[in-house]
Amino acid sequence: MQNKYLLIYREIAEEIQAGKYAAGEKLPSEHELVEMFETSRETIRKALNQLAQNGFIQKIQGKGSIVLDARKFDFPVSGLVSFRELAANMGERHRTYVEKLELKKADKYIRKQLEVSSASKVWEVHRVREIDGEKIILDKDYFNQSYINHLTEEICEASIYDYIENELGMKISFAKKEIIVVEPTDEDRSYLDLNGFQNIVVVKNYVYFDDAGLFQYTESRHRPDKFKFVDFARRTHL
Amino acid sequence: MQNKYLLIYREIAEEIQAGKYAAGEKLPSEHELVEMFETSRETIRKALNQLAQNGFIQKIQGKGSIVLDARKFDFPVSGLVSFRELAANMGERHRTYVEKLELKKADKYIRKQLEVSSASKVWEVHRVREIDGEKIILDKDYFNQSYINHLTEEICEASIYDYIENELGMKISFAKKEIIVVEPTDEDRSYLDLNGFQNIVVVKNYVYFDDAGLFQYTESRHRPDKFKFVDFARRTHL
DNA sequence: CAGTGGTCTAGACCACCAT
DNA sequence: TGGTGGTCTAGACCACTGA
Repeated sequence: MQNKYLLIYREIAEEIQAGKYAAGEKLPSEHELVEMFETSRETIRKALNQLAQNGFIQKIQGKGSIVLDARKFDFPVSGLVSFRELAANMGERHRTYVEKLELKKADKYIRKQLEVSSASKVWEVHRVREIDGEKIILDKDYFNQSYINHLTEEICEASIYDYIENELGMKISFAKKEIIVVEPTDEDRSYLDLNGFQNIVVVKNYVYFDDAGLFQYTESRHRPDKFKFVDFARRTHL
Repeated sequence: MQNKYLLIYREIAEEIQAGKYAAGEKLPSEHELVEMFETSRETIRKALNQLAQNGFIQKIQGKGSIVLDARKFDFPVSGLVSFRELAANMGERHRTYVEKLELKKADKYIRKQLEVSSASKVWEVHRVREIDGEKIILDKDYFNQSYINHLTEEICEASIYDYIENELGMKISFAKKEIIVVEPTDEDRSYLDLNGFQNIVVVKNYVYFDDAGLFQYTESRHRPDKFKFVDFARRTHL
């Protein structure tokens, strides 16, 4: 019903999270896992590499696979999940206000960001995120219409990513992120409860599909005191 | 002299950067590459997966491997490279001042960050980074002495990472990064040219070795107008 | 349909670590 | 030295794409 190596990955990942292996302990050797799962060694290695990639274990040649402290790295895998989804996980004290939802011709700046011609249309969505009664994030999303044909206020209030991946069945492949700090614009001041803060943290996000097409450009504008970005990077020795 | 798949990776990566394959074009198929490099398909696939991981190509089942626009992603691979090294690449207009270099017992906060006992000693290094005549970054590094025994002002002025990886021969394996925005401390004000800025961007960095040991904790404190963070994340569909 | 990439196998040899 | 993970091979079958 599924890929064997992903099943093995998930099984071991769950066991680690359930505490079956303590941090610092070693997993069974690859040879032992081959026998336990009745599969080939390359398949076991694929599963273990995924576990290492996602911070569950550290493989050391000649020693074994050491289990890491998963709690230390308990954040969305790979840093690709947006702050919108992070905020949504902060309990029930959050709300989303859709301030704008238009299908229109893109201006020059957005055309450049999305790499589209002046003839094509884009969806422009502005959403304000409120947490604990304070409006602290302004999300400005721009979607290439050739990918997203239909969009409603209901979809925007929930998760647009859910809609794209589950309803439309398209897979997000990779994203480029850029974080800078700027002075608030009049737009920021009017939408957000800035409480006198002099700076805004801007997260620019370029999201690509599996077919290598750029379909979304997002600017997430955060009040600085509520901003936090966490990243977990594995070094590949080339 | 080296791993075959890394040699193939480097060769293709160089060809892409040299413009032999234009963005949007397809690489030769895996079968063709097997013949070109006289190797097995799994080895070719390892090389191609590295290329995809680092943003050079996008593999699409049934179609082929599409070459991406490398210029769009021309930043340090994996986001693990520190801002110190970034600054060092910004031309010749930068200087580093070592303001502090001590081997001492860690205080409570640092003991917690580095996960060391109260008996062990840590290196504390403060460095101010000047670019275009302005002091804009304060780097506070803490090294676990059990990993780094010796440290001099000369090493700190150059790159500590170079020293660790090339002189000591230890390999950095993975890092956890955290970015937040805070108000400047008196220390920030005294070291940096803040020009009235009300906020400081703090990048906390936890760096681990191949043996899964945490050896360094760093706080990089940036003046907000000169701060920029770029990240490239690939989604793994699990 | 032929061609592409994705998964899986069984086995080999090597590099590294502990004893 | 025996056990570990790292690389490499040759071949098989599957899933997806496009003509």
